[in-house]
Amino acid sequence: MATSQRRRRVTITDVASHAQVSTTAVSKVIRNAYGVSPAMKDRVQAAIEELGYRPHAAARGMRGRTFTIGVLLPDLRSPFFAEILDGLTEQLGDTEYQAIMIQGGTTHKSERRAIDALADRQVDGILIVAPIAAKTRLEELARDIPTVVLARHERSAVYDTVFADDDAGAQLAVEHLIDLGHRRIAHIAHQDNARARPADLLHVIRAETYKRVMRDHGCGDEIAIATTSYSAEGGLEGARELLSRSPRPTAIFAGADQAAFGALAAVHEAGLSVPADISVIGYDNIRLAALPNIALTSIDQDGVVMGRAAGRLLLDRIEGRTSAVRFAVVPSLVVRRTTAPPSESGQGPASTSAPT
Amino acid sequence: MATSQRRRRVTITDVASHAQVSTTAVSKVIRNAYGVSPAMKDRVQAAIEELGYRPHAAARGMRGRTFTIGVLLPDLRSPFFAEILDGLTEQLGDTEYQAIMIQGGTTHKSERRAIDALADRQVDGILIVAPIAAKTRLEELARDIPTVVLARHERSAVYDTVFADDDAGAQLAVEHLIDLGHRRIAHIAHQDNARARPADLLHVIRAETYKRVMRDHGCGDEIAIATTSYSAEGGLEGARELLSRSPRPTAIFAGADQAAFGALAAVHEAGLSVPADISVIGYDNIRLAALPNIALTSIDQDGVVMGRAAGRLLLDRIEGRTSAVRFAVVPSLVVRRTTAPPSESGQGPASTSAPT
DNA sequence: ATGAAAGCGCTAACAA
DNA sequence: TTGTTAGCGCTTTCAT
Repeated sequence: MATSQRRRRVTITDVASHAQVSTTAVSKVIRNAYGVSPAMKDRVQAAIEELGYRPHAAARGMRGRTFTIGVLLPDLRSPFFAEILDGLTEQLGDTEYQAIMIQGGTTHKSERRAIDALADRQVDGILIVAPIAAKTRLEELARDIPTVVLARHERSAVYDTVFADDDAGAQLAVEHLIDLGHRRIAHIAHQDNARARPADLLHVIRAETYKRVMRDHGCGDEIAIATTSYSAEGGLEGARELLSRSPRPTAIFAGADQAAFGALAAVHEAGLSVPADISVIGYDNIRLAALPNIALTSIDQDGVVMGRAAGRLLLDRIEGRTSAVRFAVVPSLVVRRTTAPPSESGQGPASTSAPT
Repeated sequence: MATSQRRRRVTITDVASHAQVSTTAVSKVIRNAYGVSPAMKDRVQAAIEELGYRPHAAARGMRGRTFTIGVLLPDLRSPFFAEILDGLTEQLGDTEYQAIMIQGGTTHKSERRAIDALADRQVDGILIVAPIAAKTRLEELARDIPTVVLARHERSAVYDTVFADDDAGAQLAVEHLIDLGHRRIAHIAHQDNARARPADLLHVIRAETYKRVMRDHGCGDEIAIATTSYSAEGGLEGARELLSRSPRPTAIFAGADQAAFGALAAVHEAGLSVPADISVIGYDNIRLAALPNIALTSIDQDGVVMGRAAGRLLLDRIEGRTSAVRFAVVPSLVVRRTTAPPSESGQGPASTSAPT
């Protein structure tokens, strides 16, 4: 029975009449455009203050900008995305721009719906993270709206890409294991239903690099891949499968830390121990990996830097840049306690160095 | 040097002229409003299809709805939020509404900025998750925009609340430990800078309930709280502190699973083992808790159901409901392997039942 | 430096 | 049933 008469928002007209000036004047002040006397500026600002006026984004959008950056995330479950967003937010910091996020999901339909939703809302720029859409679709989008694609490697003439060098990262991971003396190194890969070119997708690159490095070191025959997903469940399932093979691997390179956690669980479940029986290395270096009881060896890639770069590029594009740029971040290896030389029983070369 | 002439979006006028009808007709069709002949409807739909027309949300917003639900999340790091969003998305499913998210952060300033950003963008409804703002501010907001507050317990006349019964959940947790024979049960609590009434905040309720249940069972003297944060780092730090006390607790009730992971790490670090030396129970039952090597005992609360309910309530409010409703979900205990009777050395009553 | 007026794409009275 | 018209709140020429 509440009679909550919804209040009308304060508009530019209210401010104008309150300050006894034209709406044009107010508009100029809020955009701090050229051609307003200090006196007028003061009056208007006082009125804005007094009335608590805030420009209506939709109305602004009809003529020009909405001051909104749309961020398309596949999901909210990867801690890595949180870092990207932190970087972006930092970069947008004191500009008028605001980031809004939307969940793209894992199907073409849902991702498309999300992209459309962003376009319908006239965002000034789009940061699209690890999309599964085909490049042609993204280019179509990018022709209409300034776009930055994060976590894919392709080269496009109409949008920018920000990514970590997954080839280098995966190489770091596999060679770390090889240096420790492992040869039977297995990999947990991610399955998706992307329409993008495989070589542009980070998980494909990680898997391909794994194979290449294995071959480069003469371990081509030991290649073993379980393709599940970059999630705890995926890692669990994938590692179970890998551990059931005979001979079983002495090390597992999981394409993502989440999957590595699942792998750790599978090893435990099999009654084996890490790193004595099996070494495990992840990718992403998420916070939980650093906990002393987990101490997961991982590949670090600076998500904050990537988010910041994406924000900068988006802003530049909005300001008018049309040439495309590619921004790559270099990953690094963080050695913790889930990797060690293989045990004597393994078929790798016997190693005498003890785990620290 | 690319001359990417940004294409003009297809508008309702384009569709109208293409279909040789008025814009009103088109408008009616897209809203499937009353008063269009099947013939006209077909023609218009064909034109829409052909031109790939999509209504411009900002323009719609100027007259009425934007078909946008704004979701304010404190951050993206809690897996629990992902569930809420899943529920919401499911509920919004085949409506025209789209959820957009915005990060509120942990300061009043950032949260306020985020709320304003949503209001500026004329969202039709707001789902605000675990805000720190004072009730009066939220009510002010709710008077302008249909609002549902999730994860706070207050009773408001102008907005709806969706929450889990944290009192019941915390009681479940503490009594589980007491039933196992523990008496020196410590708690890891969360510190924030909220302006809300303490009794409305879930972490305060969990802490208060912990104290109450301890007293109810004659363990009032054993109350020990470390107030850090509901994060892995917070749990680590909090548990370190608790474990350094003498006599040390035989069990730790962490207010959130993330903190419980940190606690697990601290126990490990101290050279103790779970659950032999220390039992640990979390809260939220996030996915990682179920991994066999973690097997964290926790309190489950159905985030998906909460998100779904929030969506339903928001839709109802948008349709005109003005009376307020409170929706509470009942949590349940999920016993795994991080809790067991205290060891003999403890000061609790000796227990003969062995951990399973 | 200031303001009048047109118009962005849409919806909602109202007329026909 | 259909179309005409008047805005929604803002920005942007273009006069003054």
